[in-house]
Amino acid sequence: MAGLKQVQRQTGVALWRQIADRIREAIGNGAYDETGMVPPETVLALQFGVNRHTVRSALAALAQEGIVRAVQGRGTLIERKERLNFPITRRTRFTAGIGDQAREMRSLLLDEVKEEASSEIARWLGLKPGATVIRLETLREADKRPVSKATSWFPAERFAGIGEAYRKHQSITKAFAELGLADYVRATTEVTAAHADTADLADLELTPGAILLIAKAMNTDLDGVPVQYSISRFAADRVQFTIEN
Amino acid sequence: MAGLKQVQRQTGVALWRQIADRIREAIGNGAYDETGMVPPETVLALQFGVNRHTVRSALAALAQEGIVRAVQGRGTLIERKERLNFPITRRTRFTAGIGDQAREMRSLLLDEVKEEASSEIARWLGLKPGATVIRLETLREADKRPVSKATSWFPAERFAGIGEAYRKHQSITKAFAELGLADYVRATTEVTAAHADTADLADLELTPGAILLIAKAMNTDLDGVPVQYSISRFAADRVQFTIEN
DNA sequence: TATGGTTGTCTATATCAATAGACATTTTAA
DNA sequence: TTAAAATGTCTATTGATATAGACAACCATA
Repeated sequence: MAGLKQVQRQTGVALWRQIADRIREAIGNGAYDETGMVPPETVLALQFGVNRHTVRSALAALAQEGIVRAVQGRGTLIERKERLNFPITRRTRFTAGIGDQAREMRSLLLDEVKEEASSEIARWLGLKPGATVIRLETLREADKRPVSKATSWFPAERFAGIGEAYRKHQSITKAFAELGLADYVRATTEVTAAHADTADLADLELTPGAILLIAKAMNTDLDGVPVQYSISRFAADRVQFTIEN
Repeated sequence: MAGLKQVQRQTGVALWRQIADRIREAIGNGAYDETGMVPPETVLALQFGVNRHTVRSALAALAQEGIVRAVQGRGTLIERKERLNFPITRRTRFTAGIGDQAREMRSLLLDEVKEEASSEIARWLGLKPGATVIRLETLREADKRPVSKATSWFPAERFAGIGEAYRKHQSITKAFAELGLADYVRATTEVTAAHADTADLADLELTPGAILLIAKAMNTDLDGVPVQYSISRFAADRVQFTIEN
C-alpha cells in the first residue's frame, strides 16, 4: 500500500531531493517505527537504485531539517516525526482543533493593515467592492514548530480593533468574543495544493520544493453573515485535514 | 496577493523547473488572461532573475505538457487553462460533482483484486483483520484529461461482483445500485498532499515534481455501516476541493 | 517596406549533480 | 579481542544545469 519507492532522472528535480522527500514521507507515515532508525545507506541506495553518495546527500538534507541524526557506526536515527490532524467542520477553530495534539500552541500577529477590499474579497465577505476591510497576517505554531501562515480579512466597520484583540488573546475566537461575536461557524472551505514560494519557505521553515496545503475559508455568524475570509497555507508534511460529514 | 515570483538556487530543484511550476500556477490563477500570452522570455528572465536560456527551458517543459505554444516572432501563447472544482459533502460523488464542468467524463477500471484486508483497511471498513475485501484501481478522466487515480476497498461478501458492475456503468454509485445499495453517504474525508510517485506520474500524465492532493474517504450506507474506503490521488494543478458546511 | 520586438539556434564556460572506488572511523555483537 | 556493519572522508570522472554573448528567423505594424 505504501507504494514502491522510485525516483526519476533528468526531470529538473535532483535525485537526492526526491529521495529526501520520499524518506521524510515514509517517516511521517510510520514506516521505520519499529527500529526508530532509517535503513542503512547501502540498503537505501539499493532500494532507490542510486549511488550511496546520493543517498548521503538526501540524508544530509534531512539532518539539516532536524528530522534525522546520523551516528557513525550505529546508523541514522529518526529525531522527529509528526503530522498534526486538522479537522474541518462547521465548528473549525485552529487552536481548539490542534490543541490536544501539541503541548504548546502559539499564534503570532505578523502584520495588520486596513485596506480596500478587492473584488474577490468583497464577494466573499458580502461587501461592496472598495469597502474597507482589515487584513491580518498570522503565523501559527505548535510546539515551537510553524504549522501555518494565514491571511485573514474582516469587515472593518464591524470588527474595528480586531488586530489588538488578536494580539492580546492570540486567538480569533477570543478576539471575536471580545468584539461581541460570541459564536461563529465555518461556511465554506476550499482546499488546494501548491509549491511554497520564498516568503512561505522562510516563515514556515521549509526547504525549497516543499508543498503547501492551502485552505481558503469563509466564516459567518449564526445569522449567516460573513465575518471572516482567510487563506491559510499549511506545511503539507506536517498536517492533514479531516472532513467529517 | 499573488506573491512575487521568486526562485532559489542550490536546492536540488533546477531553476527551470521552479520557473515552469510558477508559470503553470500563474496561468491557472488567471494571470495573463488579458493577453492570452505569457510575457516575453526576456521579461520573464528579468522577473525571475535568471538567464533567458533558463526561462526557455521552463517554457519548453510547459510546451511539452501542452500548456503553452511558442510562435516565433509573436510570443508564447497559452493553450490550456483549467482547474476543476470538486465538492466534498455528505453526498460527494465523483461523476455528479464534476459532471457540469466537463463535457466528457470517463472512468477506467485498471485492476480488480480480491485480497485480505490490512489492519488499516479492516479498521476503516469495520471488519476483522484478514477479512476478504475487493480492491479496485480506477482512473477518472474529464475531457480526456486524467483527473484522479483511486484505490477503493469494499467488503467482499456484501459487494461481490462490484468490479463487473463498475466496468459496466463506469460509476460507483450505479454499481452500488445494481448490487442493491440505493444510497450512501460520505462519512469522513482526510486530505493530504504529497509529491507524485512514478506510477502516478505515468497514469495522470504529470511531470516529475508534480503535486498530488490525496483524499482518503470512507462511505457508509444510510445505517452508518461502512461500504467503501478509498484513497484518491488528484493532480493538484487540475482540481480544488470545496467543503461546504 | 523598414523597423522593433519576439522566438530559434549556436558556441563557450563554470558549477552542480551523480557515479565510482578506496579507505578511515566508530559502534555493536560474536 | 576480533569481525562485521555502519557512517565519514577523499579523489576522480561524467553529464546536467546555468550563464553569457551573438546572430538568425519570423511576425506585426507604423
